[in-house]
Amino acid sequence: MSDAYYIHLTERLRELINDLDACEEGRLPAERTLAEHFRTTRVTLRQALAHLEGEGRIHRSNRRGWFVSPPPLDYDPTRDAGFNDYVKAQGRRPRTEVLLTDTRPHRPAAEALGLSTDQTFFHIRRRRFVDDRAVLSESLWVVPERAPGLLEGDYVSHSLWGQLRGRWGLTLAHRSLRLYSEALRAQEAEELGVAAGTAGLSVRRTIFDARRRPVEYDEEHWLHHALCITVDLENTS
Amino acid sequence: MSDAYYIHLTERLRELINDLDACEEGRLPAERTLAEHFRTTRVTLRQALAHLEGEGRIHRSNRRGWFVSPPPLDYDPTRDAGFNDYVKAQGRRPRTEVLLTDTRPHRPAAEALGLSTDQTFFHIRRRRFVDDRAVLSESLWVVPERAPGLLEGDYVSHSLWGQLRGRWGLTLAHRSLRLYSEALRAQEAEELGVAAGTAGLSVRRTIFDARRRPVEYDEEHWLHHALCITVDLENTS
DNA sequence: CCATACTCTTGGTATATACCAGGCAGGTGG
DNA sequence: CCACCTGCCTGGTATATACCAAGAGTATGG
Repeated sequence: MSDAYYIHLTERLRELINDLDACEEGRLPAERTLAEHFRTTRVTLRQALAHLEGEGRIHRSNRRGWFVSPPPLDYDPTRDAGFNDYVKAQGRRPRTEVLLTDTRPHRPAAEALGLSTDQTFFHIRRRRFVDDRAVLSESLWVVPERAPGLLEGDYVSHSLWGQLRGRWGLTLAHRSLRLYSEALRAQEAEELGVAAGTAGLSVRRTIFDARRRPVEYDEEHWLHHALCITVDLENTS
Repeated sequence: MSDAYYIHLTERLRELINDLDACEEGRLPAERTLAEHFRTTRVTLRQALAHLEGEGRIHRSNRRGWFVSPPPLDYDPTRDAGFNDYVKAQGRRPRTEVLLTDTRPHRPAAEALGLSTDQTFFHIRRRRFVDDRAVLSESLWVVPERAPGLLEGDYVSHSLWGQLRGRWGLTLAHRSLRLYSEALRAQEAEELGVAAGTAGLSVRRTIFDARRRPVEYDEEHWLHHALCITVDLENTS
């Protein structure tokens, strides 16, 4: 079976990671130190580290080191609970940074919502953290007619969907989701503090209200092991 | 920006892949050939190949070579259209292999469905192909009381869910889904003809009927870039 | 004619080594 | 006291090379 040395190495590292996790030490020793300790080269060691990264056990922070990964976040993209709420509900610490807001046309949003390509949107781009680790970069485009004055409101500390319901009485009735494993592109990767090409999960959502009027389109880019998607459905024949 | 040579190399390879795809040539030249052609080493070349693999552009077949990847399959885990139907609907060629059937208890299934751990299930393990490439390894456990005689039926060429509806009049009313990026373990990896640790997507489903009686639990392991998950929801408040 | 054995090709694993570039802390000068 | 600079530490990229193991086709012998 496990003829390859790096498989054995991976198991040894797994033990090390468990130990570190047990004593709440989040960081692994330097690659050179580990390679010397296991009497191998950095190349082979990095192969094992990459393997564990693929399993979601550890992650890297650009030129800072390797860190033990926390358990994934449970996330239901069909519920409109605010990010802050469900992160806190899982005993984790949420944070949100708004990177950009503007008002302009956006072709993919228009196409997804079935609007003309010169339709303008309220656009919000933000970055979200769990326990101070950036795990999500998202952009959302809201149809201004559905939520006039949105960008003047406090759209960060309160749930956006909660506001759409509360302030504008919208029912988010029809939703379309698309999930896809991707490699993070330069911009998202930079925002999440990882190398371009790191594995990610892309979530795109298109939302209409009860009268089938277009409400919102958004694109999320998650660090792929940061979340576990759960969906509960009733009566969808 | 792209100081690293392997980034440049990745772009060159991307062009090559497009060319190959255009002339319907699915296979890339050997690593040694490519390395020589781009005047670099296999190590660096493999780094670029791994990058493209992460993007889902190419995939490898154990010691046979690198191949251009087909576009992902659209898949809606909330619909009970049969695998064969929606693969064909997308102009692809489906195939299913039953690897194993038996009848015995299974703890995870029992727990997910809220049954006692000594509950027995009809268990089917199978492997599914798209255009002769194995993309999915799945195991499903059906509560025998819901579908007596299931294993005697032709559960391969017809949709399983179609049978549950047609032969036993079941409505698959309540479903719970769980999606998670994973590294394929030895067994699934072998069944899919890839190396252990290859990126995969795990889908677990728990299904109850209209009377909230447990019907089925299943675990799917997909090659992660083989599919794009789409979900359409109505009126889920 | 078929099965077996050989051999070539392919990717997979591994060592040894070098230099680059960004994070970060500690020192230094204004 | 603060801003900048310097240098060390880290992971990131790259070369050169070797041998292993499984796939695949070919030659060979019954």
